[in-house]
Amino acid sequence: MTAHTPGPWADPVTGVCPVAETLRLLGGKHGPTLLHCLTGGEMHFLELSRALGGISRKVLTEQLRVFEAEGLISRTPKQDARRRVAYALTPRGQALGAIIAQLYDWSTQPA
Amino acid sequence: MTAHTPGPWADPVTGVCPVAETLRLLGGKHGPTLLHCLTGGEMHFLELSRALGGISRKVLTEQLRVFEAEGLISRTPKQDARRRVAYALTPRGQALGAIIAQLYDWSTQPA
DNA sequence: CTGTATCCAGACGGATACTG
DNA sequence: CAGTATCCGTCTGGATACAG
Repeated sequence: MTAHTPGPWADPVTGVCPVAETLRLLGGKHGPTLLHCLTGGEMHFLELSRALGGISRKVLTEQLRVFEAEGLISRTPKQDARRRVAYALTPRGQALGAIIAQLYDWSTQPA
Repeated sequence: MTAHTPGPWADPVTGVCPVAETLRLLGGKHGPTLLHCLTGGEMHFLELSRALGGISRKVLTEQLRVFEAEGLISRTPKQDARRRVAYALTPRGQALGAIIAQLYDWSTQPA
């Protein structure tokens, strides 16, 4: 065939590439790092804030809300004196995190 | 340990998360789709332009240049009458594309 | 066909101050 | 500790016209 056969990168209904959509789920500048952070286990708001370096609390909050709405993370307020809130990956979030982790290996391979 | 043990998401030297860096390599709005498109084989500029739907030639050109500089794709001008230019994934680009393809499977799994 | 050159609107994210 | 509310600069990407 002279004409190129397109791969499955466009949804027949929405016309949107699922891969691009998934990448969008990962969020903006800090989304991927945030998700990858939580791969190591649950973390509190301030821990995440510090781990992500120069992220503003506003953006962090927004991203957490989005991930929560997407079912990637869970939010559980601890009832201790410090009123901390723990964030952790859901099974679905972990599955995505596993794929993301492969990007780590890829990035360390020789060109 | 009460304190959370950070995962390998921050480079000890640059302080940058390699995963986030890799995700950045994928480019902006159309980068991932573009890469995924080329998974099916080499394509010409106009083919890509159409496959990506509403992408401007300016942005497409920019993204192609970036990918080329990153060693993810190759640019080979054909010397035919139509002066077309073929773009294809390099081995490194294909390796990345393989990982990206997993995102497709993930996105189709039940929540 | 394959770009390049401007211009511009909107999204994104940082800084800061304030609240429960 | 964990947010929320504003303000505002920057960066991205779209539209359009022009060029090799």
